[in-house]
Amino acid sequence: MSANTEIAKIFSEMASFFQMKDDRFRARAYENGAEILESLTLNVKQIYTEKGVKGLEELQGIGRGMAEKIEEYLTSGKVREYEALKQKMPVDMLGLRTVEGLGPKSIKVLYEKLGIKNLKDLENAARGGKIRKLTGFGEKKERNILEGIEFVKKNSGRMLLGYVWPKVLELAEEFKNMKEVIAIEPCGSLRRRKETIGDIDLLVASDEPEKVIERFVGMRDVVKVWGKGPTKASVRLEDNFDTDVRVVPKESWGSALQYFTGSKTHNVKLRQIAIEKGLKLNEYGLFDGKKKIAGETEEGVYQALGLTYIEPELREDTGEIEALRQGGKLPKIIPYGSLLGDLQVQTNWTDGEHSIEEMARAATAAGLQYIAITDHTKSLAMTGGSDEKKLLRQVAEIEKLNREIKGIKILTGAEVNILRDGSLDIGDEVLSKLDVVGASVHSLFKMPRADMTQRIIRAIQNPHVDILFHPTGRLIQKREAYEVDMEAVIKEAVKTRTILEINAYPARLDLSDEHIRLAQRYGAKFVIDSDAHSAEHFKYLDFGVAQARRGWTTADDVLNTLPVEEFLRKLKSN
DNA sequence: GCCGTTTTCGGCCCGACTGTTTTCAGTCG
Repeated sequence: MSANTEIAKIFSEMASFFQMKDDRFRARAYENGAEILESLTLNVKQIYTEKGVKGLEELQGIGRGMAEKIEEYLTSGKVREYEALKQKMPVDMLGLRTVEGLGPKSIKVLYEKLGIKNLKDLENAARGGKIRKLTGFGEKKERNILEGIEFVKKNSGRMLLGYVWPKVLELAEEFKNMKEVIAIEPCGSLRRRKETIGDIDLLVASDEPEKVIERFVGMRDVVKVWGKGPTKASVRLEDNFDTDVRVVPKESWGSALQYFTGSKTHNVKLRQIAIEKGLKLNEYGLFDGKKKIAGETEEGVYQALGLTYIEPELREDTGEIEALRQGGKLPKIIPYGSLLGDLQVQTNWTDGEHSIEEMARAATAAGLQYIAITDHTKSLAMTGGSDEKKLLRQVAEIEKLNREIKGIKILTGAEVNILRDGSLDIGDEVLSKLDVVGASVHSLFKMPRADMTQRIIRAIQNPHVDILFHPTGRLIQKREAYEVDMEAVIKEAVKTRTILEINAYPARLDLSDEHIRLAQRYGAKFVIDSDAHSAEHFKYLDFGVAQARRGWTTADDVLNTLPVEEFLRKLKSN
């Protein structure tokens, strides 16, 4: 676990302790701090080493207090205040809190009255009928706790955006088929296209909310109703998808969409602006006293607050509101569907599922005008990586296919391996014959940071390397990024005119949104690739576009929005 | 604990739903 995650957990637990004491604002500050660390790609350890406590304090939402606790953790491995709290109440706070409906106040009572410390204790007490006897609890609550525990056992946390999305489209379709439904839109982190999703939030406009709710909870794959009211319901679907639906009247569509899209801190700022103007903002509209002055459209809400419309992907409270308030403008971020090419495609020459021709035809069907075939190279033996000879054979094959297949241009290429010292596993004379060369790290992930940084820098200094593929090597929820000084890599990429890849594969999304934004500031150029290993995978491209949008990137910075001839002219090897 | 185009002190977003209560606290988003 990274230091970021470990400290985030400590802060989150501390927040629960503060909530127990009704210290609401301190609790909120710590919860906020935990979220900031959790979603930060930059490493706190790195920030601290380079800039000390001051650097930590520069993070919006982290002040002196939490910065010093981070320092304490990094230098001693402990946070004394946390240890003291924990000693007073040695409970598995985060474990218990994963049970739906159990918050700090309940956990406190359960510990003090029944000595419950963890999920096991909780389950035993509930099964033994002990919880129902506590004041403030009852039979129903006890049953809900048991069901909550079952859910936790089966389900662990967040899901990858790319894997949830098809389910969301399917659900939205079911709602669209209801005659009472005027509009439906996925909200929350889905609409902001975060790389992982906790649950599915759907917003519906309708004049008959109760009917919509009834039909929703009666849907075929609903396995459990967590809660249900006249305008809102919360259920669990098959395959462990927790889904919330909220129904609002059409007049409130815009403000509701705004409200349920979040992020939480973005919304808090908007409400503060409303208050400054003597107004009140909630999901029903923007109000001046009793009079509603905006709410039908999201644009209207932002405008009435003196802002311009902010794309959902930018609503993370990372400066988007301040930029507008200071009279600036937000970039015109790259639209979905604007890619004309895909520069990382694997085939059955190595570990892909389909032939070059099948991939080319699938790409055409996906609306692309060109693809580069970038099979693995020889040092990745398990994939049957190509050596120089095999690559040249593939080049010949592609030339033949280009004569046969119309409507798409197949570029020759390779995904070459960056070896320990930064050299490549294919010689320059063969690389010079390829249209597109991507280089990537597939081995020795645990190298020390300085060595890894030098390794990658040396690789992109090679004049034949056009693109750095999946630059940090992370696999979301599976493998941390390797230790590397991305800022140094980005600077070298700009200097050598090496393109940085935004890999759209759902478990990669590499570069991350934060790194994209960082690279953007240095003037880096990007391509968005699917990393397709099957004809099905071209559909992932839009998740890469989403990531680029979250990184504040315009279409101009993404080179595969260009037609193939222009794209090729931008490559440093041409 | 955090933050600052009226503030270094004094604020800190707002509403729905549940289960336990007889008017509300806790939880969630």
